[in-house]
Amino acid sequence: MPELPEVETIRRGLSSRVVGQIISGVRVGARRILKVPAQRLVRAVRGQVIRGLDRRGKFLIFELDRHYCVLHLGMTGQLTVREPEQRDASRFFRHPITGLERARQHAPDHHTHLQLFFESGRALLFRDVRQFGKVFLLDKKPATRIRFFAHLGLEPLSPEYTLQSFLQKFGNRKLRIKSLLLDQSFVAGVGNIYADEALFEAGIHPRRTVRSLRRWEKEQLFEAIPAVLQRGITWGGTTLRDFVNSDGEAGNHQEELKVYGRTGQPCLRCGCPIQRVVISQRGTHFCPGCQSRRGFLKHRALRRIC
DNA sequence: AACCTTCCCTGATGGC
DNA sequence: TGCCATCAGGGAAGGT
Repeated sequence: MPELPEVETIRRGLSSRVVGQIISGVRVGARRILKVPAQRLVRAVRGQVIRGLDRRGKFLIFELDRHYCVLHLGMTGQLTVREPEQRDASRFFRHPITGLERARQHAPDHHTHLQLFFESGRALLFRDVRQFGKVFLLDKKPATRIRFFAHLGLEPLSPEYTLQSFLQKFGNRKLRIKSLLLDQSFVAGVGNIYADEALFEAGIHPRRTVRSLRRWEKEQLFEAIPAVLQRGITWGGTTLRDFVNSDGEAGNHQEELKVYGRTGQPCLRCGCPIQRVVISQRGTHFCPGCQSRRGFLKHRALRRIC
């Protein structure tokens, strides 16, 4: 489930290897992921040069000469470079214990839904098992780009992410804070894993309503979100099953997770067993000792209450 | 309007 | 061995 840190890891890995490349051909697989007619995509993209690679939230933006090609990796999207002189791994390797999937370089298979071929011989492969990914083609006009991303909220790790703009996004709502974090019009790029991690970092129970949060708790969350995202980038992204970077390698941040996927294991801060509940149809992990339901833990003396 | 639920999709997994 | 139900979840769409 690529979230901001995973998409950013891919962007950084891809950037030097695709920017400047001339697109000589395109091949599409499943049409479901294409949000533009296949013929139009193929015709529009062929012959253009990749001028830049950008990111907004979980979207990757390939800047071409006359278009933006925008990709969303959905749940299982993988974007890897294939070098002509390198040998393909014969198949994906799944570790028997960790379940991690990896391959140094893989040949396209029936889950590879988009291939961009470059004049250099290099290729860019978009593989997406569950087909929740999306491919958009935008005309290269500032207004078009702005309209396309208009529904997205604050970009964390950017200068526009300020406490003032953050606080304005709350309002007097009954919505649960976990649900708000998953809403891309709040802070763009936060998904299920980093939402849980940020709430743990901020000491806020995921079932708390937005309106119940105190000012100081919102400030804690404001700090926690970029902190957990930056940590994810630093460790090369979180690989639970499907995430691989542009080289086909798994990330390392899964080892650093404090609550996500640690149901029943002791909290690393207080020792309480981590609990799992469902909020907004998403598995939600938290520490009942460290994450207050009522905002009582301001002066966290690390009370052992569990 | 605000919030919640359902649905899309595939592969891994567990029960029988 | 095979069959079936269940689960994972980003985000759009439908429902209350």
